[in-house]
Amino acid sequence: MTRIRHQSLDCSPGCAVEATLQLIDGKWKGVILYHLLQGTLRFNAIRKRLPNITQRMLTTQLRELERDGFVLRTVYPEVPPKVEYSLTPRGRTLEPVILALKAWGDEHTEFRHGREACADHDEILTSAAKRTK
Amino acid sequence: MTRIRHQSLDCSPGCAVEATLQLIDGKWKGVILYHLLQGTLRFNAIRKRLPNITQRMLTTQLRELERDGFVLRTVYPEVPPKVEYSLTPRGRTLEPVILALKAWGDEHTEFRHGREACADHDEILTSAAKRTK
DNA sequence: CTGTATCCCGGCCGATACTG
DNA sequence: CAGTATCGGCCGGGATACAG
Repeated sequence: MTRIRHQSLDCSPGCAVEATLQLIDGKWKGVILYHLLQGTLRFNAIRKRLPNITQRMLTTQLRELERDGFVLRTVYPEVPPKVEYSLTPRGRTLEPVILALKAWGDEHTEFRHGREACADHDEILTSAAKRTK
Repeated sequence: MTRIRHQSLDCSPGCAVEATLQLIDGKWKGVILYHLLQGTLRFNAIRKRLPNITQRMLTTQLRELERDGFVLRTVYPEVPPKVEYSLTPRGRTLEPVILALKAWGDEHTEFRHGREACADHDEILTSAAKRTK
């Protein structure tokens, strides 16, 4: 681990932009935050929404988000284990950023056919046996 | 080159977020776009504003931004060469996104001392001869 | 269910040198 | 001035297996 990488920011007025980007990089954080924006989710609930993420990656990203103070991790001491993830107040401050990203994506990306393909992604993935792709 | 990488998006409602992030990743694109928001800039002018970027990286990133239709590259056939970069109309549509990033960074990041250190970065860099750094 | 531990590959990205 | 070419390290992140 050690997660070093937030170093070497340039320092122009643009550094704020860069700094923000560093916090939501990692290929998955943005999407995770987006889903968390809509409410508390359990580990596997997030996985369902991120068909292509691996366990390892999800754990890693969530740990970083937690470390950065964006996400609250709540462990219920019971078996089977139950862990819930939710946004902290600080995490919620990212809402405008995430929504801006979402809005732009909705407006300007064209995977028209992807639309309906998305609909049943959880069914597809529920049984990972298929691997039709 | 070949710049493949925009594949394997997940496909949930969050895919729009992910798709957008893919376009401004690369560690530098966000900042480049930010500076370009403020007007047309020449190659070295951008470099001045990105103290830590290398020639190679700047070229690469600009090429990708151009390929994605965000940036217009104008070459003036004269010697010494002069190349200007500016945002396309499509590039300008990213303004809300970039500004959201900037706003959050200004609000929530703490490199207090960086403030004034940033102030005169252009003077420092104007004459690259100094190399005071 | 929710992780952690290993292995390891691909490619991002930096350093450096050369060109029109 | 504005690039291109080449080499290489490092680490992001995927696959897989194991654990509480």
